[in-house]
Amino acid sequence: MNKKVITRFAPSPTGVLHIGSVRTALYSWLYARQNKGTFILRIEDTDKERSKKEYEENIVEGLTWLGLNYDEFYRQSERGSIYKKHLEDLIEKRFAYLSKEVIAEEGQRTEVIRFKNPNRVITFRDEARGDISFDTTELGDFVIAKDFDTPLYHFAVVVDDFEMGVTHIIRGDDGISNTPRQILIQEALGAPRPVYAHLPMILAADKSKLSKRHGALAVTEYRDEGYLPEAILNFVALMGWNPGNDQEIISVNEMTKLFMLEKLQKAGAVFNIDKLKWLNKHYIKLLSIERAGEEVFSRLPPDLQKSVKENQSVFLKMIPVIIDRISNFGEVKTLVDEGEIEYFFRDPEYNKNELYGKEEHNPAVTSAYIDKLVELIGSIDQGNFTEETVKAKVWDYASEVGRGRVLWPMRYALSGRAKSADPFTLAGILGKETTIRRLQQAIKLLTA
RNA sequence: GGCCCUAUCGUCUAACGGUUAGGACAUGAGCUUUUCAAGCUCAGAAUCAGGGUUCGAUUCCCUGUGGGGUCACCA
Repeated sequence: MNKKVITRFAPSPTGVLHIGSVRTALYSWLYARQNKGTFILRIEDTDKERSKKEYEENIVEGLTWLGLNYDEFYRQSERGSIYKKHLEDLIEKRFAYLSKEVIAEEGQRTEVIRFKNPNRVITFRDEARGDISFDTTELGDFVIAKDFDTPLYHFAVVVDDFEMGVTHIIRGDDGISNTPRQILIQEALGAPRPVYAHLPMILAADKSKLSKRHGALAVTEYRDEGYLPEAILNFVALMGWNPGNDQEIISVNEMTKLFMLEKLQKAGAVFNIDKLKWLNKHYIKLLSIERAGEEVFSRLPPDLQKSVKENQSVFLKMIPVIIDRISNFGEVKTLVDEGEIEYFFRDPEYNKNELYGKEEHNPAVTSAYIDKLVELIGSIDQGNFTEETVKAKVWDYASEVGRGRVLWPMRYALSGRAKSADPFTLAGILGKETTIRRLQQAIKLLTA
């Protein structure tokens, strides 16, 4: 009973690796890793027309990026002789036969290989749902191969799971109704019955099956949009499974320890992008400044990349401000478009009316405030110029005169924007020289 | 349509007959050192319907309804 656990993820390369497949792969992977077993990636490309090399590459790329490493790799298209052998064997033993066909549609073959259906009721246990029974009579003598070199899905799957020693089949619940016929083939082959666990579907917002039209992106697209693998994995893990408590943030290591087939959800789950974003933000905050900086940098237009290279220290200091404003790195582009990054590197153009703040509207008064700020801030040592020291210098004065009257002009003078980070943070990022220069520019505008 | 699976806040879910039905995302309100963001606090929000079984049903059974899947010489 201590048989080594072997699981597999068996996608057909007729589409990209999307969120739903990722979850199936993750659960199979977790179960194998948890039991020190083997995880197999098997490309089911028996349909030569629809299978595409680029999809296979996308699947491998996605799994690799997520860190779902596999121990063995197979392509069904390379296993023809194995299927052929079993096909011949089945016919020999009268479990299958060559069938002369009546041509009903064009393109049909005159002869195919059919499975001799014993017409039994098949009952199997699903680890997530309990016992499920089917009467296979309605299946008839189904086709298992077009010819000896062209096996069909159901047959190839069963042969492969048998040959590869797969012990646990974890797959989408669209596989439930396929299971009885596969069990029939299995029994004819003399193969042991693996443990089955069927996962509920992942649905689009309107509860329809997640499809390309309904926002089912490839994981590689999520990667390109600036999502982190740990966020994707955390997110999909919790759609259809939970660790048995209120934990929302869960690492792959923890999942590996806690994963249980018995705790699988039975009903479909709607894909909730907001929660993914929330998780991704959480994981972004955990990144080092350097690492986050690389992600941000790669999404900057060339002119800003140039500015960053010329002023690396401003860039690193501004990263936390950026992180507060995004939930994935792709949103850096929006920040750029809205001008929320440029002002860190280039002195802004001011709108004189915006400079006053809400309560004041007198150029002489506001410029006097800023004069005072220049004096206070100017007295800070260059080497001691930080967000905290600027705040310490300015705070009492601002409180005395009215924070809105002083802090708004200060912030606007530094950013040139109605919305931005707070003035102390800005000063700390920009440094003494730039801070003073911008304040003086604002005074110049007011007194002109 | 036949067969199979399924049903707790808007969404993801917890509660293996006894809870004020819990948490998270989202939403709303408030707080915080001006604005924006972030953060913190609080609030509203659910057991599909009808029958049983039981002292007691979200939980077990039946029926209905909704949703999904599957019925290929696709996978």
